[in-house]
Amino acid sequence: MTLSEEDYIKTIYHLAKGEGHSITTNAIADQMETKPSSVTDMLKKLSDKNLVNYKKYKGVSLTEKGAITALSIVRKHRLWEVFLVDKLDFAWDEVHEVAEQLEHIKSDKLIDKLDNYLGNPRVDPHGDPIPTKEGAFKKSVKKLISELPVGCQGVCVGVNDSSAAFLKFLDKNRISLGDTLTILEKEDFDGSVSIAINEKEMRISDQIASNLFLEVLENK
Amino acid sequence: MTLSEEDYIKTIYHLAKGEGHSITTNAIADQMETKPSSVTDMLKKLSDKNLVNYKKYKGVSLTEKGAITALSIVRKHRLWEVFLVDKLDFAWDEVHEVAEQLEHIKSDKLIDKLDNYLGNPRVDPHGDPIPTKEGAFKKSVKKLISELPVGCQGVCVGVNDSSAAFLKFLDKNRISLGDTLTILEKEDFDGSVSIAINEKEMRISDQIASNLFLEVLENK
DNA sequence: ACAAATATTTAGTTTTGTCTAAATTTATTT
DNA sequence: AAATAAATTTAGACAAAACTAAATATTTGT
Ligand SMILES: [Mn+2]
Ligand SMILES: [Mn+2]
Ligand SMILES: [Mn+2]
Ligand SMILES: [Mn+2]
Repeated sequence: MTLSEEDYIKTIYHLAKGEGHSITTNAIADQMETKPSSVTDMLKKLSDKNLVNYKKYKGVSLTEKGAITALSIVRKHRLWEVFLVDKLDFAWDEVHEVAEQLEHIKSDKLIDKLDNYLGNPRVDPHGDPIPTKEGAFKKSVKKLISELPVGCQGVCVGVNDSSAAFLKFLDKNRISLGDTLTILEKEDFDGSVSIAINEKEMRISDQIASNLFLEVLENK
Repeated sequence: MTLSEEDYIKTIYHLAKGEGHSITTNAIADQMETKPSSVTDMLKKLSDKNLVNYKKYKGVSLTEKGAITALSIVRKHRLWEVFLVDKLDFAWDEVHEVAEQLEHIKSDKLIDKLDNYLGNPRVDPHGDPIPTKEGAFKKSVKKLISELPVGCQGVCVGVNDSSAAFLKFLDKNRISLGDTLTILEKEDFDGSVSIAINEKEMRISDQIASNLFLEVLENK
């Protein structure tokens, strides 16, 4: 597998949110900041290698083999992120670019030993679960703030958009993973949400609410 | 710089043993297990980028810029080797292939933090010196056993040939970096050398003697 | 149902890095 | 000083991964 093939497989996996449903050519192109025609070329190649199910004009999904591959790359990406934050003292909003490179290093032995060295972590610095070597996954019950009703209380466990801009915003507003958050009110007009966090009340935009994951404790 | 360009620069650096003298096209091709014509193509490109001095048919050497680049790659390679051995518990003869990949990860911040995390080591697991960020180099006074006279005593600090085969041979014969070794006798006929190491005497072939570096303590 | 808009694929190029085969230059013999 | 051998370069081809522009398929709006 080339680096580029791996990035495509991972992107398809993420766009399908781990489920097997069909993804469009343009969605992949948008996500990877490339052209749809380039995506088509690659989908043919991945299909020849039995990594994806691809039917012209009908979208694409991962095969069993493709899903296993995706999980192994995700595993490596997230383990390296833990290494960068826990051992090298990177901030959680600085690790993505480097992990994007490190995830492509080829050595089973390396990743086994790294996993062990880090104490077999179950989640990465963004609260996302780390698949086991066998591809097993702690199915997390997390949901976006925008998807939850008023009254819900939960723990911030992850982000949807992990762009540096968004992560910086969270830092600036003293929102960290592990913080407990309560949804106080929702505004239909603009989708903004009023929340309680760290003993304070604040209002966040729909853009924020639809990019911050909560592990729900109570949901009535 | 592409991964391939980096590997060429590093190979030229190693073939010149850190000195600036001229290297032949075939020597590079042999070392990299590629064809001379491919080397010629790459030398033209590196010359266009001012990384090497190249004159048709006359060999190639690194420019100042090329040497700085080479040292930065060597630095990364050796720091990663220390990480693999010290932190992840790799054996010293298992690290090369992985370090060959890791040396190409692009992030100044990463390598600074890694250096710091490892305690700013001065040598890698093979006893080779690690250049500083500024490209400075503790010029080591090490020499091959084959180059030293009878009576010399020194510490094993490195290998010339770091092939897995050679490293395995050393392990099997209980020769490790850090061991003190004395040269007892040299046989003109076949270049074999009689040595004392770890309270034992043994005879090593010229092939071994010309691939094991000693940091000389006494040289009379 | 049909026209217009949108999504996707195809065709033809480009860049990078490799290769083989042929041509050329340099080195070594006789 | 030729003749031969070895080293090196050139020419032409190919695969991977990207692009632009054009063609085709699908979806949407009326
Ligand atoms: Mn990547
Ligand atoms: Mn992450
Ligand atoms: Mn390398
Ligand atoms: Mn080394």
